[in-house]
Amino acid sequence: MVTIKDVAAHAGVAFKTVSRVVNNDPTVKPKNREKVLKAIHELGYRPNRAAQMTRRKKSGIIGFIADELLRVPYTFDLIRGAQDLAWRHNKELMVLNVNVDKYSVEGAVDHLFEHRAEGIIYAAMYHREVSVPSQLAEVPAVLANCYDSSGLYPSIVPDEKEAAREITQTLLDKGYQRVLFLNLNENIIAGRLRKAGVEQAFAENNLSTENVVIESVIVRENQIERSVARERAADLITRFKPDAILCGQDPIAVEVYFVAQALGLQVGKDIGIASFDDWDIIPTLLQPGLTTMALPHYYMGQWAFNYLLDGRSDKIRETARFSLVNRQSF
Amino acid sequence: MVTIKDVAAHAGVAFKTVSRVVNNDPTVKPKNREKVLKAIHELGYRPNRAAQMTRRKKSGIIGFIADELLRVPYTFDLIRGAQDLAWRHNKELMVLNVNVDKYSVEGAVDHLFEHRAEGIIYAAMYHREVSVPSQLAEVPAVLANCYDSSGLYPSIVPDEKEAAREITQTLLDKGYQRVLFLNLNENIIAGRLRKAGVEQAFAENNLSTENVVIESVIVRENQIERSVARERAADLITRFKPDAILCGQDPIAVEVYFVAQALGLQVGKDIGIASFDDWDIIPTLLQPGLTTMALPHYYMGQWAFNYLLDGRSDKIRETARFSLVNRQSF
DNA sequence: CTGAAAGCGCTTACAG
DNA sequence: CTGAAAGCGCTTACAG
Repeated sequence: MVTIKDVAAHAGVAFKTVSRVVNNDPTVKPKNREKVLKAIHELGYRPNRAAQMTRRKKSGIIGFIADELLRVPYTFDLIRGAQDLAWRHNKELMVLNVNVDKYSVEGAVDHLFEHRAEGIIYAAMYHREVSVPSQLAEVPAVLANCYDSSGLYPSIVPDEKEAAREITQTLLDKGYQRVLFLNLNENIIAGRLRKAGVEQAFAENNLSTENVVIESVIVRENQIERSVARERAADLITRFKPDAILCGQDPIAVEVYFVAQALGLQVGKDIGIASFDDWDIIPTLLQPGLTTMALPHYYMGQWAFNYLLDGRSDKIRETARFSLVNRQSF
Repeated sequence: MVTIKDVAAHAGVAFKTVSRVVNNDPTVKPKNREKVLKAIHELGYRPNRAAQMTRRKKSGIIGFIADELLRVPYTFDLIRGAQDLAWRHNKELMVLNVNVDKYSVEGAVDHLFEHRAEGIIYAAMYHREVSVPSQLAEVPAVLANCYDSSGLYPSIVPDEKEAAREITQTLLDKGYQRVLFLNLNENIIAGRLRKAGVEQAFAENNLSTENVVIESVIVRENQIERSVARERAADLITRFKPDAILCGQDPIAVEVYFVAQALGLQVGKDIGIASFDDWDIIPTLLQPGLTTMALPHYYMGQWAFNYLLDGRSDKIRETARFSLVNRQSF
């Protein structure tokens, strides 16, 4: 490989001058800069990052531990948010996909330490409480889409309650009056908070709770999650006669569309449907397109990266707003 | 940070002995090894990878250029396949997500060169021909899910034709006789090859081509792809009266399920449905579950990594077999 | 504005 | 089996 010394010999200057040019030191005489640039081009020289890192004692690496992140498609936006900023700031985002069976979180942290990562983002697949290895505290660290109970780490999570309040308020503003909320399991954080948000909206509008039915349709049997949305939706639509259905996630909405069609109900006309996530292509695959609250994954990835970039150390617990993606389902 | 010298002082040996222990050199006396290991543990020493790379003149880095890879969820398996092997072989997989608008492929290659990547995997989002920057040839490189026309690079792509032949043969074996194939656009490779595979199966079974209708339902208007599956499916089912429908991708199958329900046809009973991709949760979201040909992305990622690991240099063009995922849709 | 020396944290090559 | 020296490709700190 071509080194700084090869370039120097080719250009007829000291190798330190080459280093100056590579690092944009303005004190180099234009004439010499020209010569060096020409030599760099002719020899195809590229600075050796490992050597730079060694001497500078700075890695420029931010670690990203993805805790089973990639089973759900849109969660990848967490990485994208961080990676786009990393590129912009000339940092390296080292992504480690952690999977309980294959390599532990401790292993990933160790790995990042060997690379002298300047900060670590730990991200979870779904909004939940996590316990992270204590060694993580040796380096600036931030949690995305999760938080730890100890309060030792700053974190950012989606504002579930506000999202549920907002989408419900939007339904009410459009004149819908009887809402069926087919919720996620209430054992998970999103399920609990979204329920609270829906209830808040009804309370704020002085509407009786007789006008809303909230039911979990994701059940857990033998460690496996299963949706009972179809059975429950058909039954509840007939009995409760909602004019709008809010779904805990877009895949539930797919099931509800089938049920609606089977019952002869036209979505967006006979019944309004709304949802959460903006899950991959699902919302546009449905007809009419599904209006849904998009998870702020890209923003959370950016926020986490910026937290580290800014050298912050406050243990803030931040929330990120969903955004309403309007289509035609209500 | 703790260095090799700190450990040596703490353990009372020469720093070279610490280096030997870290690198599992068997010639170290057990007594000394013990002492060093103890010191490493007590001081929390971790070898500095950048320094190792500098001195060894080996980076241990394999680059992975993901060409807009992540817009389709299952394509992530390409990365997973490579990354799992990288971890196992103690290599670093440096993933660069290339997006035409943001940073060019050339930029990504340059970046990888600065890190002295020992090999590069270039992967495309969908099976297609690509033209890669010529500088890529400076380092061992392999193409995954794509190939270049020049023949300069080894490549692996899904065996589209064989997959189409296999799923069609499976339909015929189960007694289905009239097949409607709602294909992808024939401008893309998968569309062309799958059509050929379906036709091959019919020919091999000495069946008249009157028993199969093949039609593209993904149309391109003003640079935007749009599915016309619903309109076409309803029409073709009525006119052609197929007993099975093969869909060019799982999202098309979702549309077909809606059409079937609207026509009062029960999937798996009145009409068989089959598909390609195994796209995220879509096949299990449908009722009954969708039998589909899963793309071999994980395998292709592994194959590409192994190609580089083995130090091969033959310009092979490899194909990878889909796998049939049996559910209950036919 | 430029260069020769020293040093980053390691491994290589060699001597004992 | 162990260690002192040299060197990887750079940047830092300093002298001119």
